[in-house]
Order: sequence, then C-alpha cells, then structure tokens
Amino acid sequence: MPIVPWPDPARSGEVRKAAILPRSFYMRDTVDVARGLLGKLLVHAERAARIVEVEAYLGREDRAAHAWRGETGRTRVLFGEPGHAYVYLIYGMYECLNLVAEPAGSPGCVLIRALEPVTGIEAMRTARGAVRRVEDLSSGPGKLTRAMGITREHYGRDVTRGSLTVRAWPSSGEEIAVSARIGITHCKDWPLRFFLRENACVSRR
DNA sequence: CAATAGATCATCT
DNA sequence: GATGATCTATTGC
Repeated sequence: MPIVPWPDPARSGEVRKAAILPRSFYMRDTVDVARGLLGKLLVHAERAARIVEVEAYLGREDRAAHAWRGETGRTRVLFGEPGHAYVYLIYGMYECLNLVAEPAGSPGCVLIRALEPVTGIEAMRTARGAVRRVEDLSSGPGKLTRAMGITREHYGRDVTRGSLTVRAWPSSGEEIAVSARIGITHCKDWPLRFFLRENACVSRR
C-alpha cells in the first residue's frame, strides 16, 4: 500500500480545517506530550506531515538533554512557556526540531524524529534533492526539517499560532512502541523514544 | 546487505 | 579545542 493512498490536493482542505493544538496540550509531563504528539499533524510552508516518531528529553535529571547544564543562550527557550519550538544545529549540518513541554521553568521538550508526508510532497522532494521514496523524505530528525523547510529561524516560534503549527488529526489506531533513545551517550537505556510500530516512515527500521 | 568515513560548525570547556 | 539528539555515499562482503 502506498504511503499516501489519497490525492495530495484532496487533503489540503482537511489540513486547513484541522484544529491547532492549544498551549494546554504542551503544559503537561514531557512523556505525556511525547506520546500525545504521535499521529498529530505538523504543518508548515504548504506542507503537512503526521508525527510518527518522537523522543522525550527531560530536565536537569536527564544528562542526555541540552537543558541538563541549566539555562544558556541556546537553551533559553526550553525554560520558557510550553508550545514553542526549540531548533538547534547538530553535527554542523542538520537542524533538529523540538517542542517545549511542561510549565515555564521546567525545561522538558520533545524531539520530533520522523514524519509521514501528507500534503506538499512535491515541495518536500524539491527540498530533499535526490531522495526517491516518499518514506525516505522525512524519516529522521535532520531529514524532516529539510523536507518541511524548518531552520533555526524558527527558534522560539509559538507553534499554537503562526505559520508553523501542530494540529489535531484523526487517530490511525496504530500501536505505540517504546525504546531507548537514539544517538546519545548518556542515559542510553531510558525508555523515552516513542513511535508507531509498523509505520514505514520511522527512522532505523 | 552491513559497516564506516567524511562533511561541517555552534556551543560549551 | 572537543564534542555532538545526523545523513549520505562509498566500500567491502
């Protein structure tokens, strides 16, 4: 079965009507926000995609989290209001998108690790160059920011309003799986990665 | 197929 | 000056 079994334009109307998640969605325990984001829609620049893989990063107790050392210039937004974007450069080359969770002062966040394209697939292809398969367009944290046109310009953006939003989307009923987080050196065994088990767009299948 | 090297730079020590 | 929440091309079996 194709990843997108419906015509692209037919879905853009539904995307526009989809309700933006309110700030209260993010003002909860980081793990609850992470699980809750699975299946929701990330919308930006005429493109929309379902969130299919995330990781939770906690605060000062989590040595793998950027907030572990406390507030710095880069991590400032993590300590602010929930529902904002934390975007940073990794390995000198890729940007990663996180959504800030928990009340102000508690720096939890959720790394968005993979998306399933829904609309704007041609724009994603253009942004991703030589990639052929739809399921490879946004199946990783660095890939999805490229595909969606998200950069450090979006650092601190409020995702409950404006051009970068997260919206409600009908549940697919897919099973949620849990594992350790990927690519970290500290707290390697903490079960804070959540993904839709059988989804073809999850990274590292 | 699996393993690995190289790209490349903001951030923090 | 070292490190890192990655990706891709290339090498080798």
